[in-house]
Amino acid sequence: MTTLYSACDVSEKAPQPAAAGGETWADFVRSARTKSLRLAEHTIVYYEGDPADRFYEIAEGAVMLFKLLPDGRRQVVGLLGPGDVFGLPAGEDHDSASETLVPSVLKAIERRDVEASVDLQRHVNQCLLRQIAALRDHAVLLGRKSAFERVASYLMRMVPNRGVGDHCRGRPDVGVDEAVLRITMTRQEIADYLGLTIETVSRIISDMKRKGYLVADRQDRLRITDVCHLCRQSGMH
Amino acid sequence: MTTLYSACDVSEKAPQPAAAGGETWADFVRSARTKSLRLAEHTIVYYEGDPADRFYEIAEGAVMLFKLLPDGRRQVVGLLGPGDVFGLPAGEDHDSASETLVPSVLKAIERRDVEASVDLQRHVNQCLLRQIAALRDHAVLLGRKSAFERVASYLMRMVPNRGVGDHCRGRPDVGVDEAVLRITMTRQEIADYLGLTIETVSRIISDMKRKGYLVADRQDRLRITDVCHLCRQSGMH
DNA sequence: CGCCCACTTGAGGAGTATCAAGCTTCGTGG
DNA sequence: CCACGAAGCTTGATACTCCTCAAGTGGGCG
Repeated sequence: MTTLYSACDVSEKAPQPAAAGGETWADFVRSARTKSLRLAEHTIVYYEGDPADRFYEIAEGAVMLFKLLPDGRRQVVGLLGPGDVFGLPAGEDHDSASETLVPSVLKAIERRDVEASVDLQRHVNQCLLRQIAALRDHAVLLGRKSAFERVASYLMRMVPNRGVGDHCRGRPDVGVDEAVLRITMTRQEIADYLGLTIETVSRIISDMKRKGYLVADRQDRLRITDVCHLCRQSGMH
Repeated sequence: MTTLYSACDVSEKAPQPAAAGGETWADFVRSARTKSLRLAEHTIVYYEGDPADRFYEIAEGAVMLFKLLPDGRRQVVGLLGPGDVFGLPAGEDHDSASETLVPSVLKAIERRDVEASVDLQRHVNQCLLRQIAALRDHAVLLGRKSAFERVASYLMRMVPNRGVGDHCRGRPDVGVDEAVLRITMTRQEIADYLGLTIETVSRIISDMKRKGYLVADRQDRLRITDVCHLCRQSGMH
């Protein structure tokens, strides 16, 4: 486990007045009121229970949110990418821990800077709604899908340029429907995301290879030979 | 299945001007810009995929949110009570269905009425953050807890006057720690909430009775003989 | 080159699901 | 008032998925 803000690089700028009416989110995030953090991969941003004085937007990279049970069982409760916002608990303290999956750039944001503006609030609101939708989908996965369906769903989620649920639609008669994806998460992280064990994830991926659904071009590169076919086995269609 | 707005009773009031600055949520919800809906139990408020022109606050009662897989598997993704807000999807259409668990009174709210005011937005924001916290807890339950722990967690959640995670704390040396709770959900609903089958839920409740953790005073009334003890078996402590 | 870590594979078993009866409870109507 | 039926709940027997424990295997890096 890496510690808080190791390998971090805070860019300091001159302070500026508070939000003007109608300021866009993009302007706000680029303004001096947000600090940039450059973090190495597998860096903990905060732990569950830490006081939440500020929150974050991902500028580049990817972040994972997770919770631990007292006996050490872990559940990953969110996978976030550029544009996503995290670190806003309902109460005073963080309700989950967060860790970078790859080298990432985060924007640290003061809560009160956002609370003053309708436009900024609305943007945060929209981010929260997307996360709620993702969490509900994930509840279906964890509560009702088989191990095979979970892994298939996970792989679908990793396919670039496809929103969740967008697979197999909007791509009129492409003969060969291949996709190459880079797996940045370890087997343990995937397992903790899918509510499975590392062995089960490994076995199912091997099984998919044996069946010809997947080809491992390199260590961390998987090629899905028929995206549509795999998607149909994810339990969603 | 009851249909949309069966047994509903819309109270009409005179229209009123849009939100003034600094209007509180309580004022807003009581104002003429929200319509009251009185719904019987087990009434569907909306289905997944329905257009989301307005959202709701629960004034009285309880509502369950759920999603269905194409083959009929169901997962309950939210249990809501008075003060909770629902029916706000990230996109245009509802990402889950909603159904009353008991006779309920809902306030129907136009999205644009809230979007104009910082104070109202902030209130909705806070509601969303609470739901995100609940969804994350639920992901841990679904992904990492045993069937016994899930049922124990569920029963803890139903104990009146105790926030989630509040059990066993803040009640200094109460000798007998009993709690009586009314179970308004059917076994099927509980099972779909916990990601189990109806038989497993039934077996575990029977098991808890056999062990003396529970006593069924009446059909829909369960008495937990030792809340602390059961809580310790929910996987959270 | 060899160690270490992450991943893979195998054997066996625990925990839930499934299928199939029974059992309560409650509402209905004779 | 009680017989009847239906729906929801409980229980049992069995199957199967996934976990646990244990032993390999392979790639990256000093």
